[in-house]
Amino acid sequence: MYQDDNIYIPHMNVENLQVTTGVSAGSDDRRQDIVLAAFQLIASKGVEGLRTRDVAARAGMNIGTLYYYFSTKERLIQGVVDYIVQHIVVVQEPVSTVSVNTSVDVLHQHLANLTHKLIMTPEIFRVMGELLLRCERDQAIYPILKKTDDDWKQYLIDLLVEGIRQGYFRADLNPALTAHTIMSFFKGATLQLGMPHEELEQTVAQFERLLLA
Amino acid sequence: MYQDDNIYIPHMNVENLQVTTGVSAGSDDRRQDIVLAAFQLIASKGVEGLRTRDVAARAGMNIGTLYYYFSTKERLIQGVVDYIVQHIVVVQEPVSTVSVNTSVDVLHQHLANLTHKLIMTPEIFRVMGELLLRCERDQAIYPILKKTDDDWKQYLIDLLVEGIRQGYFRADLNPALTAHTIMSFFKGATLQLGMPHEELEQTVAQFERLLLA
Amino acid sequence: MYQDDNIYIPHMNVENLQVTTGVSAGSDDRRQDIVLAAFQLIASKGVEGLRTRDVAARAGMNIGTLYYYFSTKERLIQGVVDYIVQHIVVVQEPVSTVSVNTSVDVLHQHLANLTHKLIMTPEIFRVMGELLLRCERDQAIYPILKKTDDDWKQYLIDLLVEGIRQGYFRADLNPALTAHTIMSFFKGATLQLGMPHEELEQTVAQFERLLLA
Amino acid sequence: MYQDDNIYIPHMNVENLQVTTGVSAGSDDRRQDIVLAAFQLIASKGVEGLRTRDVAARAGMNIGTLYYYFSTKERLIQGVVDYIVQHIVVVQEPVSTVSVNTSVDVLHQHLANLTHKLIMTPEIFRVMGELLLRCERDQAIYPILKKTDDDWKQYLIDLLVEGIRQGYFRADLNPALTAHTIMSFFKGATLQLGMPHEELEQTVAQFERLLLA
DNA sequence: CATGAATGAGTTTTCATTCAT
DNA sequence: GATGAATGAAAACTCATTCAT
Repeated sequence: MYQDDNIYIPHMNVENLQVTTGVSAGSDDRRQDIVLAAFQLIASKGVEGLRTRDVAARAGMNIGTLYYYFSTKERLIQGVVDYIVQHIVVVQEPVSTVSVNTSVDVLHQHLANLTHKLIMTPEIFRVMGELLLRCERDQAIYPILKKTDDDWKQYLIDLLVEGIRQGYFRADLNPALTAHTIMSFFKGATLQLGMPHEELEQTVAQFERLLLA
Repeated sequence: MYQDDNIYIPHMNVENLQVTTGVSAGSDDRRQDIVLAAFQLIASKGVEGLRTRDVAARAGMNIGTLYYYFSTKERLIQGVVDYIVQHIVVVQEPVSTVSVNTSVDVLHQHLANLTHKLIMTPEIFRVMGELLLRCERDQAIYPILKKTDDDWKQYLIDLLVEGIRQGYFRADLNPALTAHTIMSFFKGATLQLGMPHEELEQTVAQFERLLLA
Repeated sequence: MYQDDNIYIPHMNVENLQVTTGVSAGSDDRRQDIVLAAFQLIASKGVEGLRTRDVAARAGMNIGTLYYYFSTKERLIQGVVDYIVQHIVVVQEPVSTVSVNTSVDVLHQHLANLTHKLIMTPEIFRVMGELLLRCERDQAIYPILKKTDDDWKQYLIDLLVEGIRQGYFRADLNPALTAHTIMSFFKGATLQLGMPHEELEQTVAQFERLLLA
Repeated sequence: MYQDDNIYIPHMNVENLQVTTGVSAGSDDRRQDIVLAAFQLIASKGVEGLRTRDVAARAGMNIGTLYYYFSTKERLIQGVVDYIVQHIVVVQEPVSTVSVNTSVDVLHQHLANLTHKLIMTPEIFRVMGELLLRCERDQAIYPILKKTDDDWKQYLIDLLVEGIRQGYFRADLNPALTAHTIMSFFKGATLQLGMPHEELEQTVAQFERLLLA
C-alpha cells in the first residue's frame, strides 16, 4: 500500500544524483525528489522545523502524494537518513599493501575529502548532526547510523594499522582511539561557530602532522 | 510585566545551584525550576520535542505561571542557553607563570574535567549540541554561544601558548588550530554512538600525548 | 461507463453464490467479490470503518478496478444492501391450507431458521443492523430495506392469520402486532450483549409457546 | 492535563438536566454541552458522521476547547455512552412485596415508560443502537453497556419472579428468557421502519397480555 | 503571583476519487 | 478491463499563548 514498506532508495552517489537505472525509474525519482526536499528543509530549518507540507511543496507535489510514498513523517526522516548515509560515506576501496598509494596518502585523501565536503556542502554535516542527536531517541535510525559509524571507524582503523605498520604513523598510536579522535573531530567541526574555511583546512593539516612518526 | 524582559538569571554554578543573591529569591527559584525542567526535557526529547506544557508540569506549576516567568518559548530556550553556558564553562583562573601548576597540568585538568562531565552528565553536552545546531537559525542565542566559544578558545590558546613557551608542548603547534581541534573533538564526542567511557578517557589521554614535545 | 449505473446485481442466494446467468459472467463475479469483501468489512468494522481501499485489497484487486465496478462508495454500500436482502430473506413459499405442514410448523421452521442464522452467521444480522440504522439517513437504501421489511411482515401475518384460523394460535392475537413483535425481537437480538446460543434458542422457544392457544 | 482522565459526568436525570451541584459546576456544564452536542449529532448523522469540529460548533466552542475536555474522539464517544446510560436507565426502586403497586403494575409502568421514550425521544434509542453495534469493536464502551444491560436484565427478572410468585404472570414463564425477550424487543423496535406510534403501543400492550396468567 | 479554561492557527494524516497508461 | 500514481479536501489532534478570576 505504501511505497516505504520494503523498498530502499537505490544507490545514490554524490557524483551521479540523476542517474537511475531500471524500469520503475519514475517512482524512484519521485521518492528522491521528496527525500531531497526534506533534506534541504532539514538543512535550513532543522528537523524541528520540518513540515511535511513544505516538503511536498518543495518537491512540487501534492501532500497526498508525499504520503503515498512515505506513510509517516518518521519514515520520511528515515529516508533522509538513508540519503545522508549514501552521501557522506565515500565508497572506500579496501586498503591493500600493493596499492599504488601509501595508506598515509589514502588517509590524507580521506580527510581532505571530508574537509572539502564540510566546506562545500556543510548542510550534509548539519543534517547529519541533527540526525545523530535525534538517533538516540529514534529506534529506527539508530542502527543505520551506527552501522555507518562502525564502517567508517573500521575503515579508519584499517588505514591507521597499515600506516603504523609501514612506519609512516607514530608507533604509539592506538588505531581505534585515533579513529575516534578523527570521527569526533569531524562531527564536532560542524558545531564550530564562525570558523573560516582556511582555518579548518589548517587544523586538519596540523592534526595529520601530529599522527606522523 | 514579564520577568524575562530585562532581567538576567543570576550566576548559576554547578556547585551552588540553590544560591541566589539579592531580593525576590523565590522568584528566581521559580525561574530556575522552569529552566531546569526545560533543560531536562530538551536532554530527553530534543528541542524538537520540547513542549511548554511539559515544562510547566515537570516544574510543578501551571502553564500560566510559566508564561508569567517566560513570555515566550523562545525566551525559555534562551534561559536554557544561559543555564548551559554557566554549567559547561568552568570558571577558569587566568593562566599565570607563577601558578603552582604548569599549564600542561592545567590543560590536563581542563580536559579531564570535560571528559568527566561528558561521562557523568552527557545531557549537558547533548543539550549543548542541540543548541549549537539551533543557533545558526536563532539570532538570539547565537551571540551567547559565540561568546562562550570565543572565551573557551581564548582560554585554550592561553594555556597552549604558555605550554609551548615552557617547552612542554610541541613547538610546531599552532595554538589556535589546536584549540579548534580540542573544541571540535569535545563537541563531536557527544555524537559518537555507543562509545564506552574508558575508550573516551583513553582517547583524550592519547590526544594529550600527541601534543607533548 | 460504470457498471453500477443501470445494472442490478442478479439474484444471489446463499446456496449458489457463484451461479450467474447471462453474458459477462466474469464481470458479475468481480462485482460479487467486491460486495462480499465490503460485507465482511462492514461486519467487522462497521459502515463507519469501511474503506474502499480495504475493500479492494480484500477483493484482491486494485482500487481503480473497484471504482470501475462501483462508481462511488455509496453505490457499493447499496450493493451490500442488495446482497444482504437476498441472504436474510429466505424465499418463502406462499402459505396454503393444502400445505403438508400446518402454519404453526411453518412459523416454527421460520423462527428456527432465523435463530440458526443468528447463531451461525451473526455477521449478517450485524450488517443488517448497521444498514437499518443508516437507512433513515440514506434515501437510496431505505426503500430497499422497507420493501424487505414489508414483505417479511406480510409473510408473518399470513402465517399467523392462518394459524389463528386453524385454532393453533391464541384467538386474541393481532397478527400485525405479533409480526411486529417477532421482527423487533430478531432485529434486537443482535444487539444483546453476551447472550449464549442456548439461551437464545430457549427464548425463541418460549416465545412460540406464548403464541399457542 | 485532560479533563477526561478520571472524572465522571455527575448524575444526570432526564428530569433535571440543568441541575448541577458543587463548585466546579461550570466545568461540568461545559462537558455536558459537549456530550449533548455529540449525542445530537450521532442521533442525526450516526457515529459514522460524527465530526469533532461539528460537535464543537454545536456546543458553541472552539475545537481546542473540546479537546481540552475530551482528549480524543473515542473519549468523547465514551462520554456519550455515559450520558446515554444515565438517560435510558430509569432509576428503579427495588421491588418489594410491601410495595403499594403489584409487580405487574411496576412492569407495566416500566414498559410504558420505555414505549413513551421510544416514541418521544427515539434519538436516545437510535444512538443506543449505534453504540450497541459499536460496542463489540470498542473495548472501552463494552463493559459500560454490558453493565447497564445486566442491571436492566436483573431488574426485569426480579419483577417477573415476583409477578409469577404472586400468580399474576404465567407460571411457566422463565424470568430470564422473558427478560431477554423484552430487552431484544425494545432494542429492535428502533430498527423497525415506518412503525406508527399507536401500533408500537398496541404491540407492547399485546405482549404484556401474553405474559399474564 | 497563580490558576486553568479557552483560543485558533497550524500540523500530520486520511481517504474517496480520478486518470493517464 | 486493469493498474497505481496522483489529487485535494477534510479529518483528528496539537500547542503556544492569552486572560479572567
